[in-house]
Amino acid sequence: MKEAKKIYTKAELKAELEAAGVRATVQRIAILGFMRENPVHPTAEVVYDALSEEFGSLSLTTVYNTLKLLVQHGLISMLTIDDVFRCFDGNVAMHAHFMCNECKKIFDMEMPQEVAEFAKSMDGFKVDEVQLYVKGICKDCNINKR
Amino acid sequence: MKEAKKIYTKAELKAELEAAGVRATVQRIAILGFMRENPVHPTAEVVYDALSEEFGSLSLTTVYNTLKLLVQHGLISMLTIDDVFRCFDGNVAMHAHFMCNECKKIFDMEMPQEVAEFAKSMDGFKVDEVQLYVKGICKDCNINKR
DNA sequence: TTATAAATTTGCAATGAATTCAAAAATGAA
DNA sequence: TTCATTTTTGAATTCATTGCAAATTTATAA
Repeated sequence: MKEAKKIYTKAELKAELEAAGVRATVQRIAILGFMRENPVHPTAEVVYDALSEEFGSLSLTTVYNTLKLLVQHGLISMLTIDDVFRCFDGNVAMHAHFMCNECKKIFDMEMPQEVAEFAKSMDGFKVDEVQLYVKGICKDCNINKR
Repeated sequence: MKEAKKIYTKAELKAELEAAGVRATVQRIAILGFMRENPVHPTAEVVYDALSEEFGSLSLTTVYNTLKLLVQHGLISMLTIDDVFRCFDGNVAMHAHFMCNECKKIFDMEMPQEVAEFAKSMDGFKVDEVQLYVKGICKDCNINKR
């Protein structure tokens, strides 16, 4: 499940933010752009490090606030697969995640068909979000293990 | 998915700890006992509060250390469903969880059949753990919402 | 039992991810 | 432009979790 890196224009990102009812500032455009273009699962710190190079005055607080805002408006999602770091995902299509306990890398996986339906069948409970997390040792770490 | 509260004897808990290769101390027996008898999903702090009443000298550090130890030996499991609090589960049988975004309560649910099999089919990846987290609004909060 | 070594517990200090807050800057409307 | 509102910034703070060293407990041997 690997995807080509699509480049988003500022106008596209601006339109997306405004469609979600969020004012499009330079910082928000940059952060959403980073999340859309990089199929990784970064922490706020990683996003900050990546963007503050090309964006002198960016503040870590802004990154935290913006990521939270983007989650609230459904433009990105938040992962709690790691018990220490809060990660974010620019791909909001339903999918599962695998985290390697060795290298801590997070991989996208397909979500089993049944799970999506299962989530709807919870009588009386309103379902907003489904996360399937699998943890273990990834292919690379498994090979380099001896 | 609700279960009757079973009472565990100290001897049972001690046997369980030793079978897992863990020395059975009073603190460990008390903490494992609490986890086994209470079908909740407590944080270390909650376990500490519950046990320190009937157990004057218990330290919060011991609770943290013991919960980690019990997880490492497969006697309990750790949940990362909440992004702030690390929760633990005394029931290690495979099941899913629902967390209410309103009252923050965590409910046990059945794990869809397909997920268990799905986890095995990850070629090259070694799977140690599968967690299915569903979030939304629970029955009670849904009713009391107007 | 007593002595001794090893493992465990304790409590306080330290860590670090995430948040608060108030001042400065940017934005939008008139 | 001016004014009001929103956003950003960065330093200070919070708080869950961990590190550490001293005190205690436990297991074993003599």
